[in-house]
Amino acid sequence: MEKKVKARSVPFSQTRSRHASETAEDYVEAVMELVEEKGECRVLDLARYFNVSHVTVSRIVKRLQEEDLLYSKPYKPVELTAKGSKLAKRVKERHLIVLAFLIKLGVDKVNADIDSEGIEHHVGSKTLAAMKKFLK
Amino acid sequence: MEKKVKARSVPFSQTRSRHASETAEDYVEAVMELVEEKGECRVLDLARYFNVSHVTVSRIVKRLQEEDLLYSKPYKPVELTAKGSKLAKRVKERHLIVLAFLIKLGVDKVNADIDSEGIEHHVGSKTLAAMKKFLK
DNA sequence: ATGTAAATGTAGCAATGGCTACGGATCATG
DNA sequence: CATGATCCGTAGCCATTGCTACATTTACAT
Repeated sequence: MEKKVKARSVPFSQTRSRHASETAEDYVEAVMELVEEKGECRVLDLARYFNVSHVTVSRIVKRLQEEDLLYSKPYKPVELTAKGSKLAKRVKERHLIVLAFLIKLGVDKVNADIDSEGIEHHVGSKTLAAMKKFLK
Repeated sequence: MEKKVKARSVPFSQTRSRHASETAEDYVEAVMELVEEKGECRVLDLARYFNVSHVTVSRIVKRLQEEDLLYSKPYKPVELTAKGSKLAKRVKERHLIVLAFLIKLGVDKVNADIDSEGIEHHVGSKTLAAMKKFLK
């Protein structure tokens, strides 16, 4: 098989950073949605959105600020930076394509909603292109 | 005070346990593959397979033993329990379906390999059925 | 039989993402 | 403008998954 023995380029990169990226994608997407829906996005909005405590949100928002994806001052709404906004748009578009794809494939809306949220993070550009083509 | 917003059924259930389940799925699948390929599966085989240190593997194997998915004695090969074997078969079948699906969709093998490994964990039974149907 | 190399285990640190508890900030409303 | 409700930050705990460094066991060759 092909996946044995590999020299890793980076000493740590695996699951942990992959999950961190997914979190970033989820958060910028959520912020964009919540801002569109309610005009602003508060920490508690995110906490309700993800069903986690405000503490968890608060810590993640802080990290994403350091990554220049979000911007916020204490006790103020959370906003997308230019970088975050760009990412959010890409993520949302990809999400919508995956969702539409699953529905066209014959999956009911409820399950398409659930699965698309998990799947979207793992859809590379080639797979995304194939899904787009299928949709046409 | 009661919680107002949404009653979460389980106080912690989110990302952490989801990731733990994915790890379990990945490991039982890997053990099954490695046993088929080499006759036995050692900690270091898994470490090479996942490109992580043997320490990480060793700890996860210990946890999965407590979950009755794997079995091993110190310095001995890792084996699947009956429960682990059953899970591995399901996971592998799902993985192969997702992979075949992506290829039939027009994704090249390299990208289909990569994406299927991420996607498989998020394919529910309905989506899996739709993929199977598409393959026919 | 012994000794060395390879394989595992253990100790202990970091990052991420869960939580509760507590306290400070902000905002409506009277 | 005062005050209670709500929002948010901080402290501090746990679990998971990375790591390096070091200790131990196993296996093989001489």
